[in-house]
Amino acid sequence: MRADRLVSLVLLLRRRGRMTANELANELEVSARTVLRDIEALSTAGVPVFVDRGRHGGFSLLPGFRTELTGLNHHEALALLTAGSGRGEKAFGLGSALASAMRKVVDALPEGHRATLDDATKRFLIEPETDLLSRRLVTEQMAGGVMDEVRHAVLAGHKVRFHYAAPDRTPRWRTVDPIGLVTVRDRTYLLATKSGEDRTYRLSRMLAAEELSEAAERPAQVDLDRIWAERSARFLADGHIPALVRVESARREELLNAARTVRAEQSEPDGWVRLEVTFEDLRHAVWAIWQLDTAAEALSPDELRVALRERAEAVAGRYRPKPLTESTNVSG
DNA sequence: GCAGTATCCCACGTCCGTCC
DNA sequence: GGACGGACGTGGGATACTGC
Repeated sequence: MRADRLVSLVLLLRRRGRMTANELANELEVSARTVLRDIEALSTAGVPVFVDRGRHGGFSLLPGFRTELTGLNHHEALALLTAGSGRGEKAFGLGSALASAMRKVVDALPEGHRATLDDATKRFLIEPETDLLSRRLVTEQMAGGVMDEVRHAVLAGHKVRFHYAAPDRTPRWRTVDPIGLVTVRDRTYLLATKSGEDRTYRLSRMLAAEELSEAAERPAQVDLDRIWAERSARFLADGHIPALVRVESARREELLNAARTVRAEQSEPDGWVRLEVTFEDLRHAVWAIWQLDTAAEALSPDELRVALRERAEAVAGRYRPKPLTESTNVSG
């Protein structure tokens, strides 16, 4: 507790310059006497705290004194800050602790980098609440250098050009205005605009990429979380068929591999798993569940259950025992 | 001289390790 | 497990210092 307060005390003095013991006591929620003891401890430890007595007096640090709390370089600090900019801020009940830690990281950075970091962290989003594609953990391979080029373009606010292989299409070059990067379950997406229209690209589908020197068109205020949520909603509403499926836990992965998206998952006491998924279309959904035989059951929609039943009846009809005839009744 | 500030001294509460 | 003592953190009051 005390060590944490000492760090906070130094940061307060750094940020505000001169402060009286009472002001520090109010900020740190301790008595002025405790603040004075802390000041003494800092002085003993070699922190250059100076006191000006009398009216308009107070404590201050030696001008130019910096806290070497982390030794982080710019990229390391950016990684920490972007990690904290996502859901981590709300997770585990550590929101205030994380915010405090992030302030310390920012404070420990060189002056020149500090000013750009706040803007930079708004260009990255990690594990947003809205999961666009799935809850599947799929580690994707990425062409060498693609991530570095795209990330740098996003940070610098430059246009980026890349060779993109969309599904079922011939790869071609595209030039876009980056907005930000989003990572979801080991997949990374580039949110961008192209000729003013919203575009989302998966980095694993980029065969090559290069940052251009031309400045990108980017709104001054960007809420990456909101943009991601909107685009996700549009994607999910784009003609896919949602389904509620029960599957044996041992066959879960097979269903996940066949589904287009997974929106919810819940374990059941009997060892089965209830999944809320989407498929490309009804035909695809029937095929995916049919592969799992009796290890899966479609609970909804009704049209999917009807389609599966009709298919089962058709197969059963095909294999219904044939009446015995002379030709089939062969005996020795 | 007065107001605002830091400094000194003392007492209290809590925590933790040791001993029986 | 309980008693004891030391270390540590904290707060209050008196006092000294400084600038207006």
